Amino acid sequence: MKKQESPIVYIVDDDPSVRRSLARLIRLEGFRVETFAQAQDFLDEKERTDPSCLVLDVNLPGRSGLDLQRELSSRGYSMPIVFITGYGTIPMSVQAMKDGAVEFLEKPVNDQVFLKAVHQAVEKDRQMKRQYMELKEIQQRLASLTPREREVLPLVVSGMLNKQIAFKLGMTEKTIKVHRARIMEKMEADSLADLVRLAQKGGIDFQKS
Amino acid sequence: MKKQESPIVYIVDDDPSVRRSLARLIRLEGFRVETFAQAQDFLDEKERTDPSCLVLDVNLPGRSGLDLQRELSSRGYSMPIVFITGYGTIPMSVQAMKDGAVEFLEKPVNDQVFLKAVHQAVEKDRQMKRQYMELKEIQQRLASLTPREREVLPLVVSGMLNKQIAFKLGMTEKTIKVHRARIMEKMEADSLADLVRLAQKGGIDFQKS
DNA sequence: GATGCTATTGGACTTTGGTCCAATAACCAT
DNA sequence: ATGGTTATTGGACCAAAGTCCAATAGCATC
Repeated sequence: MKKQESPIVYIVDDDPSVRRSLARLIRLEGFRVETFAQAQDFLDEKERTDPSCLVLDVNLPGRSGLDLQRELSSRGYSMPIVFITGYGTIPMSVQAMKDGAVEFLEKPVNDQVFLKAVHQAVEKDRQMKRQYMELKEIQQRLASLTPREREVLPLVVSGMLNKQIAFKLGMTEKTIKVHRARIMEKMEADSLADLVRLAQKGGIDFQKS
Repeated sequence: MKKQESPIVYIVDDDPSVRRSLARLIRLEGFRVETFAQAQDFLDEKERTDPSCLVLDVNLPGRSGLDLQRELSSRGYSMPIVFITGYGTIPMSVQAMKDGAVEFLEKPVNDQVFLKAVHQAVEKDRQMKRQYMELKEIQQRLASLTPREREVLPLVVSGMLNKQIAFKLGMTEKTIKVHRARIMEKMEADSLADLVRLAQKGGIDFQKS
């Protein structure tokens, strides 16, 4: 395990004075800060494993804040966003919130309201990263299954008996037992109940015949 | 089963001409409509089992639209809401969206955009009602369990063996078997996998010792 | 006090699932 | 061709779970 670092807040705003004042405010909260003048600069960075969030100006030169939001989510790379804007409209704010923004604030922002939103966004990111890690772990285990095992798994978690599964697949009950044991081992499930939950989180279908 | 009726759209707006024109628009879409001049009138109605949604003016005399939204959700009675407003602000729209509004539109509303939002809201209500019905059904089954059975259930779905459960509760394995059989019967689960899913949907805890 | 529900346990027996050891065959890659 | 993975099956055996039938005891309600 990596040592627990303080969360990092990314600020994208074309106004240097805004960047400076927000950065100062955030640093006082004990967070790390990185600032960018344009959306593209932010996108060029890689590797963001620490808990983090994005403070984003809606009106940016070139790629707008809303564009960046969509770009990020289309990359399956969603980071909680706190929008700030000088000249926002209701449709803008509605669109931002629909796309999952944590908050949408008008300049000048109230410090307390802003910091509360940042804290909330960071917390949300923590949750999402935790979820994501768990999902990745489960999918990794699923990937270690052989084709046959992947075929048997959904039938097992659907509640079918070994005998029934064997019949459905035209095999012996004995064979199913072996597959089943391997599945339990590879998925690191220590009970059927466990396996059902793991399969569910991993997105395994299990409609009964 | 009740005959499938067309969805019903509730409109709350203090402007009679707005009520009339929106109502006409919605009726042409094949929905039923009920209009109200104030939030309180809407709240006084009961029994809303059909798929439905709420079209709500933010600026109402007396209880505002946002108040009504909060009031509804605090009653655990959430109906998808499409907000419309003549004099809205960004904070208003953000608050509404945070509280789960489907859409927040400024007057005069574009007919197509409005109708799309209404359709979406009705669809969301359908989903939620379906979910809710399923949950109610499961909770009803859970309610039919005796205290002992309710105690045994979480242990069963945690993956513990009858033997282990018996030891933990200071009973015989035999007794657990009986409870377990009754649980399966009352929950209408036809396999352990099924029971695990039912318990999960019903919100049963199952941390392992 | 009789009835009904809940909780508990026993015995006998069957079915199902899991374990250990072992074997065969197909296929792929070095 | 030899070794590794995958898929398949067998036998023996044990452990766990489910299924009958049956019994006792507490507790509340009528």
